[in-house]
Amino acid sequence: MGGVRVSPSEYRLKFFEEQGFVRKQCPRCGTFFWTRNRDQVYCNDAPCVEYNFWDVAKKARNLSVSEARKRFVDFFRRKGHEYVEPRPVVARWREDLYLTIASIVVFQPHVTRGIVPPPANPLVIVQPCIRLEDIDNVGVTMGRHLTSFEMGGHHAFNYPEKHVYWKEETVAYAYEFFTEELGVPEDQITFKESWWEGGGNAGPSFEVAVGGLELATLVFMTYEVVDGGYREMGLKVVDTGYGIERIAWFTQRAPTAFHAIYGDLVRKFHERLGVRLRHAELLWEAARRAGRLDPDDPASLTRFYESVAGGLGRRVDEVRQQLERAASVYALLDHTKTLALLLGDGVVPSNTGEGYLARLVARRALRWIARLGADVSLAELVRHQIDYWSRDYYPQLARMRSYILEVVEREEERYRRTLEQGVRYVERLVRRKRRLSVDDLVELYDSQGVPPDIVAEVAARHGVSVEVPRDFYAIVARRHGASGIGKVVEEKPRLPDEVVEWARGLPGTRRLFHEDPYARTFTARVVGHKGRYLVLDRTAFYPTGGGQLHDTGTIEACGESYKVVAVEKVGDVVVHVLDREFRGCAEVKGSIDWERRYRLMRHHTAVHILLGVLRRVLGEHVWQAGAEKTPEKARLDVTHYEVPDPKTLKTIEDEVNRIILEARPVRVRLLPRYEAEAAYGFRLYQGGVPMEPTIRVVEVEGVDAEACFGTHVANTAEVGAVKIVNVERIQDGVVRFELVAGTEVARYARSLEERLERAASTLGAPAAELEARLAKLVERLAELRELSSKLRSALLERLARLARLQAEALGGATLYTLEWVEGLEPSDYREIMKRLTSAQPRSLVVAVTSAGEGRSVVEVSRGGGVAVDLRELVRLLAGAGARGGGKPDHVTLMIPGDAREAARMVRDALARLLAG
RNA sequence: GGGCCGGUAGCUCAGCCUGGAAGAGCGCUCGGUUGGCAUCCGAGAGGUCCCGGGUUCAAAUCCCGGCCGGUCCA
Repeated sequence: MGGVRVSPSEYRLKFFEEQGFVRKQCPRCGTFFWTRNRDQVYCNDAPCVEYNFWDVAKKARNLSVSEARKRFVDFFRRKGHEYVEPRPVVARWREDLYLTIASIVVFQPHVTRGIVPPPANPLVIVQPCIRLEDIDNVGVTMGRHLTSFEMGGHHAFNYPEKHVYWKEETVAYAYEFFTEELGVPEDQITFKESWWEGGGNAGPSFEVAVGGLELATLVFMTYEVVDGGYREMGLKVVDTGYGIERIAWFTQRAPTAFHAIYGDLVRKFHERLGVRLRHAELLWEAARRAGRLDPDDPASLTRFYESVAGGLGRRVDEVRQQLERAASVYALLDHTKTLALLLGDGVVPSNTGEGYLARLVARRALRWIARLGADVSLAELVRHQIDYWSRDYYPQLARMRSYILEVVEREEERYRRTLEQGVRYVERLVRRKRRLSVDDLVELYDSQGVPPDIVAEVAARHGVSVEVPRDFYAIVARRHGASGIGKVVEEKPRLPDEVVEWARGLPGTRRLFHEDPYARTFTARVVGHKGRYLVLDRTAFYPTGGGQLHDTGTIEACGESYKVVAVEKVGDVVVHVLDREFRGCAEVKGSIDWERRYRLMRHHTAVHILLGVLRRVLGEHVWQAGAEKTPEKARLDVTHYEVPDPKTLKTIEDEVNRIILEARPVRVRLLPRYEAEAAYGFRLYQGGVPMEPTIRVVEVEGVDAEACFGTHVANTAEVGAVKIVNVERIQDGVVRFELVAGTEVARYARSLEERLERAASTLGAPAAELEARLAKLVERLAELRELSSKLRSALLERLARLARLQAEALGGATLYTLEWVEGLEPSDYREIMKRLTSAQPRSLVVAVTSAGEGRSVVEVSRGGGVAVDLRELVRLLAGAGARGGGKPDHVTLMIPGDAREAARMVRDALARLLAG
C-alpha cells in the first residue's frame, strides 16, 4: 500500500540490529522484510510462498483456540498488561461502524481521540471480530479467510505526558512470544514492513509471518487521516493483532484452519451435509498449495486446482469438484458461527444496517446448503455452533439460544419464499422471452434477491441456457454507483450557524434541570445575548436532546418579560430562544412551564419502563432504535422481528403499569464510564454513546438503566398510568410503540369517547348500543346487497328480453338496441351486451351507456359471427364529431347530441358499414 | 441512507410492455356424486385493480406524487 511514502528509518529498529536481523526485499511482491535467515529469498507470506508452517519446528503442544487464547493473554499479563474483557461483535458504541472488525475498535474513538482514558494501560484483550469483506473467499483458501475470528491485541496508549512503550518493545514481545512461548526457531520468523490504515488512523506496521502464514500484525498508529493527508496524532497507539485461530492452526499442524478451530464440528458438518472427502492426501496437497492462491484472480484459482491435480496425478475436474464441496462445508462452518455470534449479540435481521449483514450471512449459508443439495436446516447447523461455542468464550450464545434459533428459522422461511417468488418470475421471463440478458440477471438479483446461479438452474429446467458473466457482482456494484457510508446519523442544527458559532465561545451552562428536575423557577446571570438568543450562567430550561423536547416558559429581565419559545444545546452551552430581541440586563428570573415539563418527564420515564419491560417480555435482542417524547405522547422504536400479538401487548401494558404501581425509585447517578459499563453493560447506550469519561446513568430500579441526558420523575408512581396507543412495524426488524402517560391517558380516553359518540350519532343510536346496532346494520347491509344483486340481475334479464323483442334485422345480422336508463352503470350494459352477443353470434348491440352535457357515450359490440371491424365505425362517424376507439368486436364512442340522436347515428353508420 | 422491483377476488398470482367488455387456481356458498376424502360434476357469490393527481374519447395498463411491502448495496 502506501509503504512508498514511508521512510525506511521507520522500520530500522535497534532490536533487529542487536538480534542480527537483515533487511531484504521479496522478489515476488517487492515488500521489504526482516529476517535472521540470510538465505531467505521470499517474504514468507501468502501468496508469495506455499504454506510450509507444518514443517516449522515448535515447542508448544497442540493448542485449541481456547488454549491459544489463554497462552496469549497469560504471556502479556506476565509482561505487565492488564486483561480487559472483550466487547460484543456488534459495535453499538461506534457511529461509523456496524461490526467490531479489530480489537482497537473497542477503544475508538473515545480513547484514541484522547477524550476518555483507556481502561488500563498497557492492556491485553482477545476480541471476537467479524469481517464480511472477504466472505466470498471463505473456504476456498482453506482457512486464510474467515468472517469471524478472535484478535488477540496488546495495546499501549502513549500520551505526550506519559510514554508506555513503542516499536522496540512491541517487536521484542512478538519475537519472544513466538520463539519462547511457541518455540518457533529464531530464523523462521519474518517481519514484513507494511503500512496500515483504517478508522481514520494510519501508521507503519510489521506483519509477522511463519512458514507462509501471517500470525500477527503490529501497528504503530501515528497519524490521523485528514482530507487525504496525514497529521501526526498527539496520542500514539500500539495496536497489535494476533490471529488466535492461526496460532491454533499452526500449533495443531492441521491441514486447514477449520480443522483447528472447529474440532468435532468438522466431522459433524461433513456428515450432516453429506460431503465426504475421500482422500486425506488431497486435502493436504490442497492445503499446502493454498498459500499461493490469490482468490481475486480467477487464473490463480485454475492454476491452484491444476497444480493440486498434477501433484497427485489425478483429473483436474474431479479434484476441483471435490475441493469445491469441501470448501462449501468450510464456508458453512464459518458462516454459521458468525451468524450465531451476530444474533447472540442481539442483532435482529433486517433490510438495513447490521440487521442486513446478519441476513446476508444467513442467505450465503442457505445458498451453500442448497448448492450441496443437503437435507439439513440452517437452524440445526447454527444449533451445533451454539452448543460448541457457548461452552468456551461465548456464554451469551446459551442465553440467546431460543432467540437465535427462532430467528434463523424465520430467515430460512423468508428466503424460501423470496426464492419461490423469484423462480416464478424467472419462469415468466423465460416463457415470454426464451432467453435472459445480463440485465435480466442483474434485476433478478438486485430486485428479487435471486442469485444468478439459481436463475441459470431454473432457466435450464425450461431448456434455456444462461451465461453468467464472470464479473457479475462487479456489474451489480456498478449499477449501484457510489453511495454514502451507512451508519452516521447527523442531527441537523436547529440554530442559525452564526448563533452556534457565537455560543461555542461561551462558558458551559450550569444545568439546574439536572441538579433538581423539579426546579420551576430560578435566577441567573446573563452570560451573553445575541438578538433573540440568550445564554445564562445556569438554567432550569431543558434543551431539546436525548429525544426529549425542550421546555418553554418565561424570562423576566429588568422589568421586561420574554417568552422562551425554544431551548437548544451547543456543546455544554444552553441557548434560550426568546420571542423577541433581548434588550440586555445582568440578572434574570426564569420560570418554566411546569405543566408541560412534568408531562415530558412522565413520558420520558414511561419510555424507560417500557424498554425494560420489552426486553423482559420480548427478549434481550430488544434495543432502542429511536425515541421521541413530547408533552402529548411518547414514541419508542425498538428492534424486534414482528409486531407482538394482542395478548403479548396486553402483557406488556400490564407489566408497565404494575411497575408504576410498585412505586419504584428512579435514581440518577454520575458514574465513571468504565464503572458504569461494568455495572450495567452496553445496554446503557440505548440512545447513543456519550463521548465523555463520566456517564449520567438513569436507573429505574430493577427495570432499566440507561445513559440519559433527560429529566425524569423520582419514582415510577409519578408516571401515573400508561396506555399503549399504537404499535406498528416501521421497517423490517423495527417496531414502533406509541404511548401516553399520566394526564394524557385521560385525554386519550376522552378522545376515544368522543369518536364513539360521533360514530353513535351517525348511526342514530346511543353509544351504549353501538356494537349491537352496528352488527345489525352489517347484517342488514348483506341482505340488501343480496337483494340488490338479485334485482339488478332480473332487471338486466328484462332489458335483454326487451332488446330481443325490439330486435331488427340489419345487413344480415340482428341488431339490438339498449336505451339509456338513468342509474345503470356502464358495466351493467356490458353484462347485457355480453349475454346478447354470446346467445346470438350473428348480432350487433348498440347501447347508450350515458348521456348528458350535450354528448352521449355509445358502446357497440358484435358477436363472433359478424365479420366487421367495428373500429371502422369510429372513422365513419368522425366527421360528425364522434371520437372513440376499441377493438374489432367492441368500441366506445363519444358522440355529440342526445341519446336518441346518437343511437340513430350509430345505427345508420352500422347499416352503411355492413352494406359496404 | 440510497438504487431497483412489486401492490389486481379471502389466499397465491396472470393481465400492464403494445390503453379499449377485470381473469385463473385454491378457498367460500348452494346442488348433485361418494361408505369415506385435499374425490368428481355443476351452479353461484365475492373487486375502491393501494391512495391522490395528470395525460386521453377511454387508464388496472402510460406519467407524477404519496403510502405499504420486497430486494440489493453501504
